[in-house]
Amino acid sequence: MSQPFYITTAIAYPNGKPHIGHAYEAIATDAIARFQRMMGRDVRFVTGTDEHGLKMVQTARDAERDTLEFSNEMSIYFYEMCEKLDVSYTDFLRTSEPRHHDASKALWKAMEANDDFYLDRYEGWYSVRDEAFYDEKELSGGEGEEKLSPQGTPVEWTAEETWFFKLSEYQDRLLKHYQDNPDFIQPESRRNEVMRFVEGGLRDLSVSRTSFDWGVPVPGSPDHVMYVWVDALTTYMTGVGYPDTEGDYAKYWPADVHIIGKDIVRFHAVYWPAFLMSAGLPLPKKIFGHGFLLYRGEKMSKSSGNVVDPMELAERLGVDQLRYFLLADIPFGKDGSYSEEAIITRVNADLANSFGNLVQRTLSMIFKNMDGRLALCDHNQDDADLLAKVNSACAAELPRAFTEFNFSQGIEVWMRAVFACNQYVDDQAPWALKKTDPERMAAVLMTLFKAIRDLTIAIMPIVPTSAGAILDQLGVALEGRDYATFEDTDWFARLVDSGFALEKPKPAFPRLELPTGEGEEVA
RNA sequence: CGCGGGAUGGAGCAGUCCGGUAGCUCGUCAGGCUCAUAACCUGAAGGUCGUAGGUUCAAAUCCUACUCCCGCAACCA
Repeated sequence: MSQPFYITTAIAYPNGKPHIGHAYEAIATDAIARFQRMMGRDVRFVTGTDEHGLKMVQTARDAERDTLEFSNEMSIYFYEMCEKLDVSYTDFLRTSEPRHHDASKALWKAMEANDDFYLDRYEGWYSVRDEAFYDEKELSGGEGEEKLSPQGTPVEWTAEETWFFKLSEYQDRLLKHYQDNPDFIQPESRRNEVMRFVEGGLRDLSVSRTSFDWGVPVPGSPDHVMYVWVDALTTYMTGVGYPDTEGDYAKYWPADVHIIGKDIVRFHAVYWPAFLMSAGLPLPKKIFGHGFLLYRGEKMSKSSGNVVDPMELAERLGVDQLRYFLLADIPFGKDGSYSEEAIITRVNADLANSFGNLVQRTLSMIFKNMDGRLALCDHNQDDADLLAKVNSACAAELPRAFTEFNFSQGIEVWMRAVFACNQYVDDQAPWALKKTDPERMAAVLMTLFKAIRDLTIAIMPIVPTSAGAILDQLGVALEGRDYATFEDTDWFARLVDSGFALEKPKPAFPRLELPTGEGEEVA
């Protein structure tokens, strides 16, 4: 039985359609999931939508829609995004589902049993119009005594009765956990931020609301719904069957990693472990906070009109192309900048010109000069050197980087191997050998065939569809498409024996054209 | 003295922890090849590594001060 691996994305808040940031997180998480699967792990991959909270109520009301109906519609966009982007989740979970309410209530009761809740008044400046509390510092003075929220609405001092969680009592245990588990929060910079924050002292957390009823009801307090983060975080356990602690939960919990945006690291690295400690449950092994995407170096915002629809981008440039760019161009964990030109440049250089063209020129020569037939050949030192280099990149260096979520680093190693292959083609000049030494030509082409097979399998987690299409052309069996196959020294001989012959090759990564007028705007 | 990240050839980045010929991709220029997706290969030009001091035989790398840019600042996904 293979070792389980449980990974999650943050569940998205569907008060708007998915933007490229959601796509980035889903794609990165998917790449890890696919990679781990190819490493032989039994992967559970949960994603979904976080539908509760005041903001959903407000957004739905502004659109004159019923909250649940609105939520149903919006969730579909996120579901469709995952489908469209080849995100290989095993469960798409919505927080409005009954199984999730059950899990949230069970977690609440477990925390309650530990005596970690108390009822108190939550006081603050409240805007009736916004239905939100604001901090004193956020307010601006209006006319006379009047105070205004950042939205310019009037606020008044209001008190609401809510349940509080004794977060303050978990400070020491949290800090100890961070110290004992240096990899718990990644990357390093995020870990430092969190530790600094917790060292500064923790306040108890208000974890229920009475001002609206869109959420999970608090057990025993029918007037209260849970604060949205309490139930949102519980999703990760709902996804493996909690509160049933047999079955999937026993197998997959605690999660190997939660992939989240850097903005919500605090909720995952402070509140979530504290909730679990309170409930007496095991903590996730790792929290990874990825960076944000900037459009041409600028923060995305609706007001600046630079919010790009990831579906439209994928439609126009290609799903694998988008996936490749996001993972190759941005060191995972850091912020990254993107633009259509940047994507096109990168994809054309790496996938079309270097790798795609390598495949095309090689397969074309085999197809034309050897009738598409493969053959066992004697290899010289040049051939062995190239294959050793490719194998080291694909079987050792790239997996090492991907294990650490260093996609850009792993892809860089992979590209170097691709360059080496193109260099080898030019050095060996098989088109010249065709006339002088056909046997040697065959040896060169077979060497390249083997190298391409390794390169294609290695990059599969990033560009699954295109890589699959290449492997189909190569006649590589479906069951051999994983990292264990690099141990298999016999695959080529078996393929030759099977009598497989290549069809006329089809380009796997066509060049992308820069739309006219694009990139010429005034800076 | 709120916290953190960043400043390296035209562009984007690595290198900074553990000082010692400044590296990669894109772009530009020159040459080669013609199997291939106007692709591929080779070579070249181009940087006083934000500023000013300091430590050292030697600093992008360590120390000090400063400038500029970008996030976050507690219940806001």
